[in-house]
Amino acid sequence: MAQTATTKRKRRAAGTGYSPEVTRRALIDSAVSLFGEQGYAATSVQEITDAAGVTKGAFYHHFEHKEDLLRLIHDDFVDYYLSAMEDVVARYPKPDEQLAELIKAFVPIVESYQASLRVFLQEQRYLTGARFAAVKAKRDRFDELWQDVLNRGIEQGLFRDDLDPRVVGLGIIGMLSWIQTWYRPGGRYTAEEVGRILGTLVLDGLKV
Amino acid sequence: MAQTATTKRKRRAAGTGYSPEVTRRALIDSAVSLFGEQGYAATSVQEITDAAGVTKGAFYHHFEHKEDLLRLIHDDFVDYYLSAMEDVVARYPKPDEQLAELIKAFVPIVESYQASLRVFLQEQRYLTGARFAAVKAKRDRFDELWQDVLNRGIEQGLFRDDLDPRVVGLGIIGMLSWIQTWYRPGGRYTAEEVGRILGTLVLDGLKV
Amino acid sequence: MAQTATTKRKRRAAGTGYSPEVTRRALIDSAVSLFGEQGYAATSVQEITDAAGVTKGAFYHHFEHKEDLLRLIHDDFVDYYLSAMEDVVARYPKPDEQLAELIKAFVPIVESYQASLRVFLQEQRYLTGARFAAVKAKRDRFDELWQDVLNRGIEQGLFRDDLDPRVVGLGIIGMLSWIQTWYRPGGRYTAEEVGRILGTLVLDGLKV
Amino acid sequence: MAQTATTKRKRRAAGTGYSPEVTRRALIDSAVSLFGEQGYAATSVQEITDAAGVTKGAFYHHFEHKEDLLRLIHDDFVDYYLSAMEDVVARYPKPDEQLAELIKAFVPIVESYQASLRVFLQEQRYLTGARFAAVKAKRDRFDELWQDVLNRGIEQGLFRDDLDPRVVGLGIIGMLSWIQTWYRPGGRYTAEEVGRILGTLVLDGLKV
DNA sequence: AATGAATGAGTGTTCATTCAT
DNA sequence: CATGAATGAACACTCATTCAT
Repeated sequence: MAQTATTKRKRRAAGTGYSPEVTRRALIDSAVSLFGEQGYAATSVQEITDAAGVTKGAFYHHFEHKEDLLRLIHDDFVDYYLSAMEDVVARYPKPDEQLAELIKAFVPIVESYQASLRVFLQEQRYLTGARFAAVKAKRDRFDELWQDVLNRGIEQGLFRDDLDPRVVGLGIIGMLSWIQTWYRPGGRYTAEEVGRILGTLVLDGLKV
Repeated sequence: MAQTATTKRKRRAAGTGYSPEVTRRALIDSAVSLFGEQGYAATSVQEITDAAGVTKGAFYHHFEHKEDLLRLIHDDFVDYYLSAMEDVVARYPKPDEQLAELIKAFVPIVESYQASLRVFLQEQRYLTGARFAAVKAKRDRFDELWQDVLNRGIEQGLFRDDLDPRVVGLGIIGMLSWIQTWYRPGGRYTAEEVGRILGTLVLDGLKV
Repeated sequence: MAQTATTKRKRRAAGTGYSPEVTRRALIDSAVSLFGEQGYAATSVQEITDAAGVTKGAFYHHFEHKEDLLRLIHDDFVDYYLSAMEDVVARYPKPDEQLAELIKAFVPIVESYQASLRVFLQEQRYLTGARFAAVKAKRDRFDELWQDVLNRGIEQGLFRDDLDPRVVGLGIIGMLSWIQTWYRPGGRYTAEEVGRILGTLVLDGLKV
Repeated sequence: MAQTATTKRKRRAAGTGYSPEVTRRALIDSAVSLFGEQGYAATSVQEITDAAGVTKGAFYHHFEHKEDLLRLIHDDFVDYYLSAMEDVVARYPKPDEQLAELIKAFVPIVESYQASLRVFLQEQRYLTGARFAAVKAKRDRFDELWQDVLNRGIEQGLFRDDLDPRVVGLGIIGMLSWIQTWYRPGGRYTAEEVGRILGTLVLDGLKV
């Protein structure tokens, strides 16, 4: 999970021997930001390689299909995000704290991995067949994680039980996913503020 | 706003004389469902005309550019949805009722206009230049509408004032927008149920 | 079956409106001679359209796949050749005459349809799936026709019966197919001469 | 002339130190069968190296160009076949016996070197420039050999003199070359049977 | 109003070949 | 001797759009 090269035209000075890892990373980084900006379907392999300062041949040396790149970006992000969530859950024992912290922890992710997140949220549809299946499983674990927290909160009497936790979970995920459409780093709100507001709204809404 | 032609292959039997309006509608309907399923960038004009049972020439008789169709779909939907919201606001005097009813009213829209809504939410990015500007204005009015309701609620002492209404409004919009990614008509939950759960969550979260 | 345009570069003067049939024919003719000269796999669609004085887009307006062209050429030739053979068989009542005339009739075909014949004989392998199956059936009828003549000759006591007619038939077909590798119109031998020599060889070899 | 590796995927287990000769042979063998199956133009260097269990770099260590491999296969086969023919001619003193034995000797070659023979017969066209010239000379000697036998037979009054030996020779070569298109080892006919039938046909057709 | 032929730029992908290691 | 990264040109095919009819 890295996504730094937002604009990195024309690397590779004459005679320089870069390592394959560098090429690979440059391709992935370029793809992340282009897919994020323009969408997967509207981004050509040519654009990706131009942005990475590499030829199309190099692309197909590293990846078999354009779709493989998409899958990789998805996978990387979901792995990163899942482990970040699991860390939060592990750090706090009580479901209400977990819920509040999970929400708070999300906003900085929007900030740091904006492009990856957009790809993850909006370009999933272009994964086909086996590539889709592979990613689907991980996305499902992601949904479950939220519901587990909500379920435990209900069991422990911390959250009201008249609101189906599945629907509530999907509501929270939607609220958070939407953030990347409007949040601008350095804009009117800080990440903490957004986290506090949405966290309070949900926590108080769930109070018994 | 019409979106009936979910599956309408091969109309126009030999010798039938359809009116231009019918051709136009068929093209729009086909585009709505194809853009909804596959996305704007991944849908070709050919696919649209095939689905409408019409030739490519006919398409360019009715529309100058593929993007015009997208704009039209956006515009139609946003007009429809804005007026639906305004109806709700007009019908209920109190902000808390308005908020609850706006949320409730949304889910049936997801149900009936799934494809249009997806296009509206996900394909906006492909509108460029003047076409984007034209649509942007209407989308902004849409956001304002939510915030007006929230602001009035705070002024009238119905909603707490420690949660910025702009952020809360965007949170609600996100929650609702996300519904189309998981809601299946005839599935586990009815539209009313989803409306009640999310409405309650938000209303109680906002309570003073 | 037409194959006249051996070299026809740059048709289509400015402002001229050619009919689609002309474009189609130009493409087919160009393909026949290029496939004949260089082989199917070594000929690009670009080369075909260049030779036909047409853009690549025009090619794909008329044909869905490069392979479709190959199939069409095969089909056209086999139809033409089968009917030419059947004419010969119909015109002569006796199997020995039929055999002699079938052999004689072949050499002028080599002369007139050299490229088509080469494609037919050497490029069949590039037909895949359904396209192969469609052509295979006709090629089989072609083999049968020879064997029918030989079988009838044996039954009528005109040909010896100690040489399996299937093997003999394939021997004759091989002899004839090979002609296009060495025969040059206007060269050392006339078509009649070649027909007489090979016909005599076979007829006398089959005599009881 | 060796052509054993009909199916030899993934040799070279980890840690094994093969000799360069083995690599070279593996490449040639893979090329023979792939060229035979798919044709030269439709076979990529990648496919050859994959089948040989070797990297592309290794290929270009042993051969300068893909075409060199084709030339080598041609050369190997023609050398092998010429010497086989010369052996037969040396072993039998009389032209009629020579002719019969040359035909008989051909069928087992079809059987054992099917792929090589196909490459030799069908892929010659892809040899260009100097590589073509080098091979052409040997192919011509091959044709001459047949004609020498026929000429001597006519001189000795064993074969009729009203059938041009050049044309007859090419007829025989065609008959034999065609065998590989239909002969299947273990099929309806044995190699001896085919040799006998075609030999008898020709010999009796040439009888004075 | 609508067709169907055509364009020309662009798509994702594969190719034979080179070369630093 | 062999690898694996990289190139650059070419591949079959698709695209949005134009236009004569």
